[in-house]
Amino acid sequence: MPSNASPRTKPADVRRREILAAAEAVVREKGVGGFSVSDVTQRAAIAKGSFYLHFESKDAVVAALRERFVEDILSEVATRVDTCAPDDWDGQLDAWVRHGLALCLSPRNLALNEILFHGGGAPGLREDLTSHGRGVAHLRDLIARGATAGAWSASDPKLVAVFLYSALHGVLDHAAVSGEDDPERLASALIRLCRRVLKRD
Amino acid sequence: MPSNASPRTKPADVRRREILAAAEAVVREKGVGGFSVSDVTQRAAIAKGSFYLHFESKDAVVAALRERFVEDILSEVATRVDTCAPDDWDGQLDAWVRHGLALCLSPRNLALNEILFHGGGAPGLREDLTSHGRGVAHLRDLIARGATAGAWSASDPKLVAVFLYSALHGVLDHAAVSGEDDPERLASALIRLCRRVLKRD
Amino acid sequence: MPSNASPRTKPADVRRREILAAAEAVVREKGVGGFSVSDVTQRAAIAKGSFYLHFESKDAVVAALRERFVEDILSEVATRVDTCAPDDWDGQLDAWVRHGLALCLSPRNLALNEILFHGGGAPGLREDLTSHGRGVAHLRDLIARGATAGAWSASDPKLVAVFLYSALHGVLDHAAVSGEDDPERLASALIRLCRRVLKRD
Amino acid sequence: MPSNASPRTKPADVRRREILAAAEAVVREKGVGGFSVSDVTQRAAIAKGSFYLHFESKDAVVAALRERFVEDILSEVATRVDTCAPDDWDGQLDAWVRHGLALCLSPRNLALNEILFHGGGAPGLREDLTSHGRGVAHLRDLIARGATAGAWSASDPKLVAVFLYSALHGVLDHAAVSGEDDPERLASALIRLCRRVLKRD
DNA sequence: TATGAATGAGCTTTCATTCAT
DNA sequence: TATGAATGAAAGCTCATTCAT
Repeated sequence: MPSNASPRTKPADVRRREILAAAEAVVREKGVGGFSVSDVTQRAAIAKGSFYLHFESKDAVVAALRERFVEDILSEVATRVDTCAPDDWDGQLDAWVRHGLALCLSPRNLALNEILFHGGGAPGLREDLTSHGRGVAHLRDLIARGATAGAWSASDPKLVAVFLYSALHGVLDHAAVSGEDDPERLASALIRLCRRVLKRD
Repeated sequence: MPSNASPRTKPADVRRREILAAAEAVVREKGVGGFSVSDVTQRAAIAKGSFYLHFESKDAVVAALRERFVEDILSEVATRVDTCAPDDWDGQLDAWVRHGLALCLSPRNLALNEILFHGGGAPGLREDLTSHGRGVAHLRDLIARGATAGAWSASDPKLVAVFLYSALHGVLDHAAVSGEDDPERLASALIRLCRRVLKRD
Repeated sequence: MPSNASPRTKPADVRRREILAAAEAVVREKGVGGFSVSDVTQRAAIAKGSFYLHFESKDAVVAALRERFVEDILSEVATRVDTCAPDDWDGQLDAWVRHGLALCLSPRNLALNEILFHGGGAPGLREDLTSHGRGVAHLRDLIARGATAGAWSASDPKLVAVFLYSALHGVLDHAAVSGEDDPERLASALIRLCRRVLKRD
Repeated sequence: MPSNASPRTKPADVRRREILAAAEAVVREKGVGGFSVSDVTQRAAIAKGSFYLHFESKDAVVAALRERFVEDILSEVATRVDTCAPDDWDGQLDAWVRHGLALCLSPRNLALNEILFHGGGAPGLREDLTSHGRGVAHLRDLIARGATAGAWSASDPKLVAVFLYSALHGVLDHAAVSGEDDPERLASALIRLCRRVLKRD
């Protein structure tokens, strides 16, 4: 008998991904602090207990969500940055900002910012920082290389990276809430501001 | 029986303030997401029901806390800024950053950053933005005036304000977590970065 | 308006007693290991949350039940024993056994033996022992006094007390299960056995 | 691919014994009320479903454990008793008590007493009694024979057996909890008490 | 203005059992 | 004989909110 209907049992990683997808959907609707495991299992069309076959706890699925979110965006950004010439520093910065912004403002990701920046969950601080940390570290490396190459002025690359990363995300949040209409214009303006911060004296 | 001790009934605004103080203490201990109305009423030495005489809900007291926090810091910052000469734009910016930073990093306020920046509470997003908004607006006005006076370059003062405000807070958060040891040095570095952003071309 | 219906709010100790009574009933039906807090609250006609206003946990109500059970029986037994002449040692032992047995075999208490002797709850061992301990200690004192007075032979009163107390309870359990028909006959037989154990050589 | 390692399928009785052994280990660690089927299957290195191929339910494996425990002890005790001369009644009683006690206090069995005497599991009462019953019956037979032979006084051998069996187990429990240091001394004292109960008038 | 007992929906998590393979 | 993903009822407990006094 060929598999009619959907098989009730699926490979672990498939189920895991489905749960993650369901969790993402639910978080988008109710926020990190406001969703329940029941919401997720209902959406994923599985039994409550099955959730715990794939995630250790409610917190664990949030952590996984965060990780995946950052990972996805960063790897895409990195790809874009790498298409620039290695010594085209402003081009790389431009790519970082423009594509990072575009990705975060995409319909799929827009609402998920809450996950990353408004942690909520009591014990989530460290992880939040970790996720943040990935993005900051990536930007810091770019800045440090550019500064070493003499293209930019940045006596403390880590500080500048935190500064810019936070600035970008703040603007992003603001744009998300106030319904930014022209991402292109916004990106250009931000790139200009970033360049100012890094401009050699 | 003569009424010994303090009278059980107090003016509404006194009680309100007491509850707010209790809430602040509790939030500092347990975080926005981790405190309960019971915690607050116990600390304020009132009955559970009395809480709802002064605040509509748990969320309402958090909102009030946020508002008061921003208000306190901003009014202090405004006072400091106003001691500068009206046309000493860099001095005013310097005062804004330096004293804002100092206030936020003070032992009393450090932990309360969580309230402002890690909303947690499910429906808190709007209020969070509102509180944010006050700080951003204040900074925006300063930038707009300086730009109009020709001291700074800022074609979109609102955007620049969001940008800088977010950057500062991001650095602040990072400093809070990583245990910044030298607030003075940090402030100086930040002021330098802010000036770069605003420097006339 | 005169209190029609029953007042929803009652003095704490009244409610506590009602919950205890409900718990007793439920335990009698389902056993210590098989009852749930929901069972109790349903029976007591209160909300689930109200239970936790009066007892810290499920275990706590079981402990209270145990304590009350032993207390009730022991105080009654002590009263009966005290009606004997202080030097009528066999009379006191007779009273201890006869009335203890009668009380435990009474319809009200019969099923509750399970609470005392088949602890079940994981962390209950110590408390179980404690409750046990009360009965054993009471018997031990009687034996020690009788031995000191030269009426009985008991070189290790504690050991003899544990021995007899366990024996009596074992017989009791057996009687409860096999549906003993003649408590009087049983008591007489047991008293004879106890006297043998204590008889001066 | 040649079948390396042990074959996955084993004779039913071998598997059953392995599961029983695993269950014993787990119960010793977590208690009757605190272990789960998962614990057992993990320990036995089988799948969860396989458990139900060999035991009807969780309760069934506990019952089997009880039965085996009593069986083991009793058969050992019976062996020891049978080494005495058939008319050496006090010797047989001595052997019964001494070896029963020694076996129960042995490191291997000490913790398993919980299974027999602190049922825990909701519907365990009947089975508990059954296991008890085996020991009591064994003792009853010995007593009845001794009484018939005129060596002891026991007008109701069943009652006396329950009495002594319970007494011994009560002392045993007490010893287990209070950390008895000298089993020999304890056994001697208990034998003395048992003899008193049975002594011809 | 103040009380605090009472509520009850809701939470996360566990686990004995089943069944398609 | 063996598997283990899936189930789903049920558990203990929390807590924002209400209301009769």
